Amino acid sequence: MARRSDHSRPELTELAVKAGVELIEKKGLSGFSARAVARKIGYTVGTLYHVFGDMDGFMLHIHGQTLDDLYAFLTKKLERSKKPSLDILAHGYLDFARAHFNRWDALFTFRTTASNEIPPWYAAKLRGLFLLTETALMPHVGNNEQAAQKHARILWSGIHGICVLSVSGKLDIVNADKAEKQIDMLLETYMAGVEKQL
Amino acid sequence: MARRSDHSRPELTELAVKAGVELIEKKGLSGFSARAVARKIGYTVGTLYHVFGDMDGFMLHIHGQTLDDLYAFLTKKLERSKKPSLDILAHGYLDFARAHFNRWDALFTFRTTASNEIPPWYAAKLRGLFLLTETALMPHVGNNEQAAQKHARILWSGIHGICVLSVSGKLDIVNADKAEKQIDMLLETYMAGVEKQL
DNA sequence: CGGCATTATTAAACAGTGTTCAATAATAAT
DNA sequence: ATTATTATTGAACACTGTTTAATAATGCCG
Repeated sequence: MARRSDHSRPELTELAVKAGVELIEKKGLSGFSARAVARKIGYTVGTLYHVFGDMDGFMLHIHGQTLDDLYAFLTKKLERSKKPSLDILAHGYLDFARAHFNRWDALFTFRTTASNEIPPWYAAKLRGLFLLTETALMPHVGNNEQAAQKHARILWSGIHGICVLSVSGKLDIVNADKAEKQIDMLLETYMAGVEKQL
Repeated sequence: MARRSDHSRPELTELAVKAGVELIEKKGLSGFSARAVARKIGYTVGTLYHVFGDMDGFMLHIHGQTLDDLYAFLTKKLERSKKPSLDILAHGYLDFARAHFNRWDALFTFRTTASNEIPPWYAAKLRGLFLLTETALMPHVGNNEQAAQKHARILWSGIHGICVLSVSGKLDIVNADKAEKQIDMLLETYMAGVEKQL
């Protein structure tokens, strides 16, 4: 029996999340299971349930890690580039989706059950990501915060949609442009429309 | 034992697909399983495997039905309205996603395994749906077919993205506009950009 | 029509899943 | 040192997709 003082609860949480992330990253969602994680960290499923409640709660923590990684990935790109922020963000999102496809994909395959609401700490991570786009949009909408929010949401929806359809490769029926070009076109065209409406 | 002549193979296929659709529609993907369908139609799982190969093959047929229903839904709306086709299609897509959420959701939760490629009959259904948008776009791009294809794809990505984020309700963090308004804004802004670029 | 080959259907089994729970080991509190 | 609390376990439950040998039902052919 693992001595309970082998890992503090935060340590155990981190250990499990890390193991889960590795499993998903390497084998996709199908390679991820309570028992697989337990085996990997030398504990039993019961311990995971003790820490996370259920697998949905566990997943939420893994997704939290993914959101953190995405945020770090995007902000780093923003810092190191002189190009317009919107382009960086949009293409960065695509890059991340490609580089961590299984994990990114899991983010949207996941469904919160009615009983398991989204916790505030998770909502905050999402808000932070949205803020990046809103901030990048501000100069294009005369620093109108409300307008920035609206357009950020729509633009991100579009970028996300392009990524879904192209990265999954499943709906690539039409002989379509590469995702990069589609993103450029979306940004160009949409922002041209925004400018025109000012 | 069910007499093999109770249903011809096409009949059996239709029976199973119908049962599967009902299960997903009512209880979501979690209520859908080989055994649940088998029980519903009075056969055994073995028969389902005999007909569909595996559950992915089965799913594909269910999704085929969903695409057919979506197509019928959209074309009917197009016929009965005098409003611009793009608006009808975009809002129709949202309406369908809402009315058949579980089924629509399953469409994208589903992942084709590497071995199980998308069959031509399925690709054709997708192509048909895309064509609706392309046709609607034609008059806005000077009847340039290539341009219509590009913009159709991007626009549908955007519409789809908005539906995903709003219908699932999971990422509704920001106090956002209703999906309808977002769709209108996307269409207005993007098409304004298209016009400007002509 | 009878017998043979084919095909459809079944039941049972396998390995895996999420989840629960009593028992027990390890710690904290008194 | 004894008691109360908490962490961990292992076994169980009811599921899941999938495979397979046996069998029932049919089509074919002489």
